[in-house]
Amino acid sequence: MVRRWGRARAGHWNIRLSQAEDIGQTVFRFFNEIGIINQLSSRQLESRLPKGLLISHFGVINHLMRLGDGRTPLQIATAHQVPKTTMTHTLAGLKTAGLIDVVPNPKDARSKCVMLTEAGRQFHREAIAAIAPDFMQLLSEIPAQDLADALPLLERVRACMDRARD
Amino acid sequence: MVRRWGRARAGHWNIRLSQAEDIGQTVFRFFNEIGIINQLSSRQLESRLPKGLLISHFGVINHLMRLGDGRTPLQIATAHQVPKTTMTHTLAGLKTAGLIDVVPNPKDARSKCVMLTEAGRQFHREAIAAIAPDFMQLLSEIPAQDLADALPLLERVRACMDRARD
DNA sequence: ACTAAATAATACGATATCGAACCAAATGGA
DNA sequence: TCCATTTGGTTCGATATCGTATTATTTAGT
Repeated sequence: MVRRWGRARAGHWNIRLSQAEDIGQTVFRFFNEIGIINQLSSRQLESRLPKGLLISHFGVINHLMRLGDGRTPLQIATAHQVPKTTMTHTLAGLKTAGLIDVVPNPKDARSKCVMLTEAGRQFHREAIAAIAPDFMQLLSEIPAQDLADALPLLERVRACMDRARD
Repeated sequence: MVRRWGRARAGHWNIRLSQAEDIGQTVFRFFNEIGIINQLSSRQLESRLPKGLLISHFGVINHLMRLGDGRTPLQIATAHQVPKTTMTHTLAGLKTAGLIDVVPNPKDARSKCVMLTEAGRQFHREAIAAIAPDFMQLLSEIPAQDLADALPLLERVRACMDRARD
């Protein structure tokens, strides 16, 4: 597909250009794989959730469980890189499902604090348990160490893009 | 958060349990990073596309450019891991945008073939050019080799989940 | 203190995504 | 051949996501 080292009129420019093409291919494939893995894992996880609850809902609950509740809607939206209007909608769904409570923010009357209910924590425990077999299946083919080895790079990429977000 | 090597009544079970917790954390963080990177890159790319065109549209055009056009809607939907109804909708958008033609499949009267128009190829070239600066920005902080090194693992994970999709 | 700009959240309308039901063509036994 | 099943695609209704505009509160400049 990409002619790597063009021989006719081969000069240093040919070499540089084909290297650039290779590099472009690499970056492209990297994000392509990321996208497909994300799609696959999202659908897989979603299939384990109770009817009516989506990845977006699980993502918020998981966020609050990991980092502690009491966060504001905007903080959660920023962490998930979604518009705040989307988060308003997602939180409304979680509220009617009884998984969170939304209370006034004592520090700022414009703002809110999102609190987990006991049902929310229960939901998280059950969701984790529901996907554990899938994790085990994956780990039986790919050692956890390999995933752990990849984490630093992923975090670097994430941090870099986060910074570039202006 | 996770007490790693509990000292009171520390036996092999303590060790095994905490290892299991660590492993769970690792898998979890892995997919979490994947999700966030995907979200960031999707939004970044989308912001470079002409108004009205989304990642889903670019994904289809890119797929046809990379693997050749003439694919059926179902093939494309499967490759992208989206329901076929979603693909019907996406293709309709691309058709009204003039980026593809959808013609009858000579091999199967139920099916269609999706063909790129010249405008579609043009769109792809321009989109690639539009995101190139972002790639360069990333590469200035993270060497392409590091991304290339991560690709084999990502492909293994993808292949593994693809297989588990039943 | 007063006003302008910035910020947190929501309302609203447009579009995307998805699952269920549907139709038409192909397949594969009897 | 005939009919049940499977398969490719669309239609339709429900919900998710997103951008724009709006309201309420805070912050900053004077």
